Amino acid sequence: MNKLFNEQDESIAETAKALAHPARVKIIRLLLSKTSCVGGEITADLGLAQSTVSEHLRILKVAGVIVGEIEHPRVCYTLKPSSINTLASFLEQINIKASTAKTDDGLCCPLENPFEQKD
Amino acid sequence: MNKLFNEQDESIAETAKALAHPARVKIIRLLLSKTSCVGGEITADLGLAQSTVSEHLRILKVAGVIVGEIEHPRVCYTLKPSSINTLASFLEQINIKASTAKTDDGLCCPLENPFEQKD
DNA sequence: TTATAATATTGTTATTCGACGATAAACGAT
DNA sequence: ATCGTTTATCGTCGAATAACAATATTATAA
Repeated sequence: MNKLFNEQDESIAETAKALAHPARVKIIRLLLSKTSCVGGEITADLGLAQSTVSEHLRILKVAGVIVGEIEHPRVCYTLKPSSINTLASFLEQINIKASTAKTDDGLCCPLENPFEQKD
Repeated sequence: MNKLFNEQDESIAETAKALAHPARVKIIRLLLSKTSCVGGEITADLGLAQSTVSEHLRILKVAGVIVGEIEHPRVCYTLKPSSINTLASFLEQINIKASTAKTDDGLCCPLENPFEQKD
């Protein structure tokens, strides 16, 4: 059977998934704010059980968003910014589209609808 | 009880979640590639059941990523680029960090680790 | 070698997600 | 009023996610 989605779409979705939890966003913000990298401070800052935080860290590691370096008995986590490049340029394309295309060039809907959408 | 996460982190996570499935990424790419907005072509292009696609479209709508305008009997979908602004600038911050901070300024781990990480 | 940190893993539970077929809803045209 | 076309909703199922406590792991220090 044919694969439904291409590599790039899968990759973008995977990175997005890694960011798709407020705890993980908070972890990243923490790593952004510190000049030094944090170990178990992350657990303290999050207000979640240690095992839960460890799992969030694992997810971020698997996605390549962070890297962990062992400094026994701690682990020192660092951002790996290149991991988000594909997702970032995908979002960039959306913004380019926003600035380029206005409602006059064949779009059938206004790009920024001033009215509430009925759902 | 105290809220665990702040508004912005929740918002970023929500937007990321909307993008966290290859089918939804593909839908967005489709809307990027078309000058005219598509109706049910999306369903045809995805290779998923109509009800499944409809659900993905609903998720994107709820997240504000797309807008649907009824043109009976179709619905015309359009990107709403402003919806991704918060997520985009979050990613931007990560990149800024990447270009600013090198390994010399107090980081305990190299930003781009040339070695495979043992897991 | 034994204790002692910090982090990882395991087992469990409740919830959410993703997919589908079947059916409903909407409305313009006949 | 009925039909035809397109999209939305419902019900169901299995799989994945998120949380926690309890336990295991690991390597340095004593």
